[in-house]
Amino acid sequence: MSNSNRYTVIMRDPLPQLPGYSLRRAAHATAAELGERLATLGLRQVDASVLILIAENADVTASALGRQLDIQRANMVPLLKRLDDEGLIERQPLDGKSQALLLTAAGHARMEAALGIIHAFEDELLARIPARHREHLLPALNALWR
Amino acid sequence: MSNSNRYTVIMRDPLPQLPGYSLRRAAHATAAELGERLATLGLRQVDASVLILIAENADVTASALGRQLDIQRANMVPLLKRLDDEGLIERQPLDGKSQALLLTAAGHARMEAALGIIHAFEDELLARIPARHREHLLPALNALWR
DNA sequence: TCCGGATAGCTATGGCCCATAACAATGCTG
DNA sequence: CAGCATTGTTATGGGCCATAGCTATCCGGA
Repeated sequence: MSNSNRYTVIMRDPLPQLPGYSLRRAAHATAAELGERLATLGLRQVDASVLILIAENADVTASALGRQLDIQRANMVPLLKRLDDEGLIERQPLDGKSQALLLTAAGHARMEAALGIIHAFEDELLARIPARHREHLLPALNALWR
Repeated sequence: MSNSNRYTVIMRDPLPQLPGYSLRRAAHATAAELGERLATLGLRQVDASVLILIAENADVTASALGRQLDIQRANMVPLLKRLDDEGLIERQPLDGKSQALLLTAAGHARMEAALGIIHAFEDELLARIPARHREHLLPALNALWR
């Protein structure tokens, strides 16, 4: 990345031997890449996640979405406001305090475009991994947080 | 986490099938855990990384450290200042513009304490992973960013 | 039926991590 | 020696997350 030739020094670095550290670095590197691509749609990664989940679960609540994605209710507010301002989602009152979320036509189109980018990206990620390790990544990762 | 019983609704969620998304979630979850433990030492994760690398490479430069850890020079400044203010590192001029970094005695002790926490944490992480997937995690992750 | 606890949506605020731009001073190389 | 690269630094902003607190509403049990 930010390496010149003259100043690249071999350094003793035990960090990449630590799964936790490699996890951090891998997540950061891949997030940056995917983020760039989604930015061409005017979306952040979390926006895409929300659009996908609304598409799969019409009329979900902001709170339910937050629970599923582990996003605090407080942080859902500006997120949904952004999607609303762009005309990607609509909110309809369910009762006096809850509101149902659903995609607009534009939101559905944007979601499908994001899904295309994401799936292509996931394929590239897997392609980077040596075949014998490839199928183990997802179950190993999911064991760490689900 | 933030789930009640009454309000936990089964939602269609294709996201955990995506390695990139699971990577993100796993990294965030584990980082939060490790962060809590390192906070008992008054350290952030990045602080621990820096201390470990200085210990392994006495007299490294701030710039070289930044290259190794993929941290911008600009962002090394407050980081090193914090470690310096706590008496964990020293800086000695190498020439008119570079400075050598090295651990103080307190820094070495703090680094070893951090290393203990980190290794224990890594062991716990691996223990969560089903045995048949375990050994594949590190090589798969490293293939994604190195 | 009514009341207290739980929930929904929201505002405000701060921390951490990262990125970019710019600058002066210094080192290195042709 | 002149020009380019590097170092350390300041300033600034964005993205993401956490917490605290508020009001209004819903719900379940006495």
